[in-house]
Amino acid sequence: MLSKKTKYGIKALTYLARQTDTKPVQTPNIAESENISLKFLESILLSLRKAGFLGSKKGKGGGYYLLREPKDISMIDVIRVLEGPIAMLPCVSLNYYEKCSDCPDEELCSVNKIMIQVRDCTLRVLGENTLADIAGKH
Amino acid sequence: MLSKKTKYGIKALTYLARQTDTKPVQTPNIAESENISLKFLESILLSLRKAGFLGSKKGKGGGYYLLREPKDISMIDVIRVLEGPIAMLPCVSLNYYEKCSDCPDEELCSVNKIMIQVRDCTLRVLGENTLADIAGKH
DNA sequence: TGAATAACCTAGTAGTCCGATAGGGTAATT
DNA sequence: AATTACCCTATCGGACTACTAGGTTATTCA
Repeated sequence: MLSKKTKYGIKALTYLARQTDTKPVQTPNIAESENISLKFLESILLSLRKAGFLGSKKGKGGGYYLLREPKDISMIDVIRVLEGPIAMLPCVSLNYYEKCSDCPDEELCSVNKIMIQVRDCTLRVLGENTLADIAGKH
Repeated sequence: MLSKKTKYGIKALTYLARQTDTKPVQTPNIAESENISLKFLESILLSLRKAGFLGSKKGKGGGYYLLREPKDISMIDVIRVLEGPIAMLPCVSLNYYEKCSDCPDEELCSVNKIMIQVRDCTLRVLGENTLADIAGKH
């Protein structure tokens, strides 16, 4: 299951991508439009800024804005930052690999076998889609 | 993330599929071979029996056995029983659909859009694979 | 018949994580 | 100096996961 953190983060990015101009958008605006708890959203936007997706500006007229073009933001990168591992098992994760304690030989593990396939197709879908794709911009 | 319940369940089914004969296998045998807590495994096998994957026999010489050929057991059915929803969001789940409280229009939701794609490719992979495939039998 | 065997059932529990909340501090702009 | 928004810490209820304990029922075999 996708966490609300990730879900809200993607919705916030989409909201920014759909803006007509590039002026900073205030957190309360996004929170209200997307029905997200303000304080929760604050922490999510902070993560996205630290990860290099967003820029921020303080003071009056400040807010958050996209640092890159929506078409250059891959969903896989966004989800990796907000959600962490994409794979359904640590033993098939590319970035968070961990050996199973109960598995003597990964090569023989049937669960490993199928979850690698699931991981690969998920990575393909998420890698192919950019923020522009899902925000409906061209 | 896949729960241990599902992981253990698949490993147990694989163990049964790899047996040379069709005699019932006792829970402790599976538990020891696959390094699964006995009591936990008991409850999992019970679920699999109630779902129609396994038959059971009580008393001496009893145990669990596959009711169908491994090639006729789709992984998607197994995972649906053990894990529940496959989709990463309730609003894209086929069997456990639930509307998002924060989403006024699903058609416009970018998260919905991409998670449908992830769901579809996951369903395809899991639907194509049978127990025979991942157990390495033909 | 009865003792051994093995599946079956009911509860409960420690630990963990998620989503959310609250309050305040800091920094930039007017 | 006032305003406005970014940034940090901390807490907390509820849900869920992985597992444990203990007893019950059904079958087999001497």
